[in-house]
Amino acid sequence: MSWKKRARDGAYHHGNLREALIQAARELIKEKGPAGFTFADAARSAGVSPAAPYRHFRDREALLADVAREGFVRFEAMLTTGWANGKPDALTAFNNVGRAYLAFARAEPAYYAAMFESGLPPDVNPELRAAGDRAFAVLRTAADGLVAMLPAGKRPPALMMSLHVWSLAHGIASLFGRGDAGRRSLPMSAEELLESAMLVYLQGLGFPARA
Amino acid sequence: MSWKKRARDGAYHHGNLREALIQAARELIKEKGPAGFTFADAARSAGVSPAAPYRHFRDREALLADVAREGFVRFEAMLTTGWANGKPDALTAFNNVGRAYLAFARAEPAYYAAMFESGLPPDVNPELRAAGDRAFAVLRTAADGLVAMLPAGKRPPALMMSLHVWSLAHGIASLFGRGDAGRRSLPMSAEELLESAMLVYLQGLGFPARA
DNA sequence: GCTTTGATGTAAAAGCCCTTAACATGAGTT
DNA sequence: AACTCATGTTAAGGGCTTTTACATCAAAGC
Repeated sequence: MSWKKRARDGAYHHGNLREALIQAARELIKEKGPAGFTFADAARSAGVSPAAPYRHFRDREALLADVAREGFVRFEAMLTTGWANGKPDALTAFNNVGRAYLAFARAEPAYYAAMFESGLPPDVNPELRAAGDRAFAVLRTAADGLVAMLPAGKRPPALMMSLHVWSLAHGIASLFGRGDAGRRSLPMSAEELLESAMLVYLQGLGFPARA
Repeated sequence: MSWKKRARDGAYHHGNLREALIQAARELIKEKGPAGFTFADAARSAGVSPAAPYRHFRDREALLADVAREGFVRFEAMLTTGWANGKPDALTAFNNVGRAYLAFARAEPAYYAAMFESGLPPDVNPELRAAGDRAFAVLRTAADGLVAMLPAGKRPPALMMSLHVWSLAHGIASLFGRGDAGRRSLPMSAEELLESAMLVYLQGLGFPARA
């Protein structure tokens, strides 16, 4: 209820339709997945006619892209918090980035689905791509900070390393890390799975087995 | 063109509608993604009326599930070929399983999308889940074969290991390994990315750095 | 204060898809 | 030859998408 303007009963103009539609879309995606999400449904949720959303979004896909873009912004913030400028130490902070990745997927399945599973062509929307790139940059920065721990001769390429970890975290989140009905059941949590994989991976790169 | 019966021109009955619909669905999913796929479109491709598919599939989702199930069967076969009973040696064969994983995702994006990105609830369809489980079992078997290389005291849990590798391969395939327009551009191929990650990971587990 | 104007809604309509129900066809069986 | 069942078709209801023409209202300028 922190809207700038509230929708008054019976008001001809909504006041915040754009934001209301994004919120409605999130809710619908959480319930029925990005495929089940419907433009008309979002309009209904916001209490406006089916044509009203077209004043704010070119089409259904544009709304989805906006949800995804907003998701990437929050995602970036969450990863940044996890990294915490490499505090208390690079190794711990790097693992916290991984935890933040899974925590986001679990806490915000609607954003995550819009970001990674909506089938949006990323090239079409430069802002969407830019937001995604900024989120990845956090991972890249964290990898840079971590490799700096190693002696100069033994440093792996940080870009490669961040791509490895991103893929791993995304794979775990996609396959097992969903809030609702995780796609498959497991003998361990997604978080434990990621932590153990990172432990092995980092050991393979020559990092000490935990500070 | 290896149909048992061919659809004759003007024939009232198609002769192979079920298979024709699955093929049409694959084609449509390849072109427009699992979301863009339409029951009516599949019917059109097969040259029948929009209601005809309902004689073979309960609804659109059931057709999608069948595509996914068939995909898992082929996927399992491809992984099994990659593993090749652990020949010439377990380490090489294990890496071949990873290559087969990405090769499948690249060669059969429609199957892969139906299997992993269609938003199908796996619980609903026991056959679908079973087919998926059999495919994963190949990875599990390969991991068993690989850990047997290590001395008895240093063997990691094979289940955990197979989950790690599955997640990694799936993450790479989802993010970068698409036939058409890989979601994002990379300084290296998906295959190189997986190979390098597996190398590091296996090194972390104590495997020798290549036979 | 009053008018103009642009943003933001609504209503109506065309087109497509999904799904069901009633009917048609034809291949195999008796 | 008649029956029967699987497999098609047509017709129809209902929903979603998107466009077009019209309605409402708030803010700016006179």
